[in-house]
Amino acid sequence: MASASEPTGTLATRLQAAVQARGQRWTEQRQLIADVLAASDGHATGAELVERVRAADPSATPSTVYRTLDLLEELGFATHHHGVDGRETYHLEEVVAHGHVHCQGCGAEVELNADLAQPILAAIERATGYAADLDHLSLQGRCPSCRAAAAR
Amino acid sequence: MASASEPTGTLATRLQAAVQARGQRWTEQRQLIADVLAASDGHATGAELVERVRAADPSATPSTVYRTLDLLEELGFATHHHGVDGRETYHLEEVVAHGHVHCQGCGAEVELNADLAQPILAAIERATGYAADLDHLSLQGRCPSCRAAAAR
DNA sequence: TGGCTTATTGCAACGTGTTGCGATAGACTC
DNA sequence: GAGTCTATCGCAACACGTTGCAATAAGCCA
Repeated sequence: MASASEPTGTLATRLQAAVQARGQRWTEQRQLIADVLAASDGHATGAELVERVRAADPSATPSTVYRTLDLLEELGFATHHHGVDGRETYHLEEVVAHGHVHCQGCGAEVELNADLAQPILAAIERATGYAADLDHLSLQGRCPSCRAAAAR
Repeated sequence: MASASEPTGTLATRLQAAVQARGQRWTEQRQLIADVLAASDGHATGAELVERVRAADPSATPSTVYRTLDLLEELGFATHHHGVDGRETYHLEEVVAHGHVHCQGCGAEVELNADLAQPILAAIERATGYAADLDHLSLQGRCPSCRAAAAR
């Protein structure tokens, strides 16, 4: 992944440099989309991002937003995964890599940071030989309280 | 997880019994959809199933197919999960519960049976307290050969 | 058999995301 | 500064899946 090791400015600045280094262009729309993504610092679905971008610039179209998100992903500045309902959820790579665990009973969702996930990833590697990607680790199951309720 | 322990007939027969036991109705469309799902004995996306059902009965509509699939799922005869691209993939519960691991490098996909997955599920439970659902275990990462290629 | 209740269906519209294409405009060369 | 190349944009159409509603028909009871 790109050398995000020495942040020499804001996200938008670094992103602009990365885009231009590839011979691609930095436009107002891309700036806006990067700003919106940075402002929604947790997770945001594609539709939410489209809506926010259009609120700031009604001339922006969904295709532009999705294509820019793809570009951010290619450059290693963002990732996306599919949530429980199949909707896309994007977040900035700045946010440390993490996975999700969703409860099928009550809908609760907890985040899995690298420390918590480490033994899980190790178990996956032992079982399959695959090096699993924490950012795409999206588990479903039953949370402790739903399990307790079901046991009764 | 209905008691699939004593199959007293074909899938469609058992399904019909289960549907009628709930005071619901057994129709030709449901029979057809069950047959199609049984015939596509691996995995099939929603769109594929719709297409096959319509090939057999052009008067069937997507909404009917999806609603019937939801019903099968409610009754425990089928499950679905979201694949890498967010598409829905359905399969019969008859197939033993299993997860998937998808390689981001070469696209290879391996199945995780209960034995292989057991230590992974145990690690998830230790880390989070959640009892993860094997049927919804859909991992992404890098397969051993792609990792070796990347290391070079 | 006839009538009633209501589950199921088909249709149409919508939401989310993707793709192709022509028009636009930014960047580069001379 | 003029001309050229091409990345990007907006539009329109499409694919997949979901939902609301009115019409239909299955199942039940008398």
